[in-house]
Amino acid sequence: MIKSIEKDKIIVDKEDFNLVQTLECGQVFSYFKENENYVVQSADKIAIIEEKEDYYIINTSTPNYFVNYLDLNTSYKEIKNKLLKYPIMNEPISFGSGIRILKQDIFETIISFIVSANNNIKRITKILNKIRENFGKKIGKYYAFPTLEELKGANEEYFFKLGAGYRARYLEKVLKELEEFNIEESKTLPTEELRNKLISLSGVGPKVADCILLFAYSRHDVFPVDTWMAKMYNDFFEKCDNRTLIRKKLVEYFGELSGYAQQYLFYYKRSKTE
DNA sequence: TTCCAGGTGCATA
DNA sequence: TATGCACATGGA
Repeated sequence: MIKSIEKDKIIVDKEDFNLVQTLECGQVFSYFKENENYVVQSADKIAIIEEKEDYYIINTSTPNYFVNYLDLNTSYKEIKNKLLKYPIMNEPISFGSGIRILKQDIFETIISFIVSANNNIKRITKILNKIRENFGKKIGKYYAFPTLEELKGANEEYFFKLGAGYRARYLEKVLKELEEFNIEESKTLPTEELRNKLISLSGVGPKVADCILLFAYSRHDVFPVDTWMAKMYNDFFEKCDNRTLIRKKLVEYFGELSGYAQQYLFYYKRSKTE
């Protein structure tokens, strides 16, 4: 997997890792293509990733951060092998065989997935980029995602003007709520308790909470059910329009592998219907 | 024009 | 507990 780590770059081969799949499987909005490279941002960290024939060069001043962010020390071969015991996973795993679940910044992920609710990925990215450009500190020619402290000056009117729509009200409220949240301490909570704590935040319901748990807290015993996954459940399992029930059944079915299963399925389902 | 997008919050029964 | 509806916006 990792071929070498230096102070300004990581070389990683393509075994069980495809950058485009990992970025475009819907778990993250903070990346863009620049010339032939991908610029990947997380909080105030930046990596510029070059693709070569058999490997990637991850250029960054914080290599350890991105080893963790890209989950490069986890064996996805093992995860995929376990998932292949489920008949439904066969095609999705071969289709998205290079997906890895990122370990994203918690604050950035909370804000991002509040914006994501009932929204499309293009517009979500646009809104988040404006937040970056207006409140994040400048790093070279790029912008960091603002911290809670830096974003505190933003109110409902500001979020509304940049196109967040009715989510503007949630965003203003959640910034205040997060002052009492204690992100560091939250990392130690068991999944169900943490999930309830997240759901208590403005603009965070069951689905957004599951996304935050999976993409920022690395909790894999959750299964975010959005419109796509609800469709999938109705196509492959049984007819059901109760998302709470769908989630419950899928978590029972996939157990500790739920989060991984969900991501392969989401990428497959969404790509196949485009 | 209508439908839909990685849904949530709130009122009502 | 569960059902139904309003909510901004832009692309198909």
